[in-house]
Amino acid sequence: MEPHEPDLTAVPVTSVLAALADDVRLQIVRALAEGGESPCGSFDFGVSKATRSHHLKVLREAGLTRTRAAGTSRLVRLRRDELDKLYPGLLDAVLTQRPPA
Amino acid sequence: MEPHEPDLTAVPVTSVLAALADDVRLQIVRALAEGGESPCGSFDFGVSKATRSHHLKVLREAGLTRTRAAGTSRLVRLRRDELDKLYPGLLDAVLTQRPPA
DNA sequence: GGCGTCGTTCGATAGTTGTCGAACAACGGT
DNA sequence: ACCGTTGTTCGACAACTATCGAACGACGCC
Repeated sequence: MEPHEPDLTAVPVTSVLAALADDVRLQIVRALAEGGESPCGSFDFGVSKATRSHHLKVLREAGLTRTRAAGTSRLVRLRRDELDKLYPGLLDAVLTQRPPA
Repeated sequence: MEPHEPDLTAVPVTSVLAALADDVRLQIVRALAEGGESPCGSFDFGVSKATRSHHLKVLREAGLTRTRAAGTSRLVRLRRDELDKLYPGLLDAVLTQRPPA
């Protein structure tokens, strides 16, 4: 099965933004930025595993993450270097948790 | 009628990102960044005026633009200062036109 | 006052997306 | 070989969104 991890330059900006424009996915990205490479199962944000898998797929296909198999789990990591290079400031602007109100 | 121009800090990041995650709206934002305050009618990107009005509303309600009446037209402008302050790097990262391929 | 321009709003529609449970697949341990 | 764990995939369904034409409203001008 192809991992579908596209070249970031081939992904339209709108797709990158759309991938980030979801609360669950943004939490995943934040967790990845803080905790580094993590297994899929570590992202427990109140959605079913089917939904979580869906969101991880969106992130992967938008070029935001890479996934590799590791035994029984799959490790996900942020493609931070590439993102910072192609869209300097994007992640920083989005990652900093805003005050709730 | 209230113009619905929210305080940027009250708009969830996901809404800001969602507003930018559309090709037509991104073109509008780019045009605004380049040309400054412009009338609605100047954004002719192959959609009907109804659709254009819809996109401008999305941008306005996401806190990205401000609109003011001026005679028979309405002038739209980017809230760049506020955006750059709250999300430094966001606009810059998104505004720079990528090479098509 | 009447007309044309500019823009918004309404209702409809087609497409996309987030969500779930259930079924399936892969792997490690016992 | 069997299980339990971990993820993915498959419908299905509800909610949202982009799009349009048509109707409407506001303004300036003749």
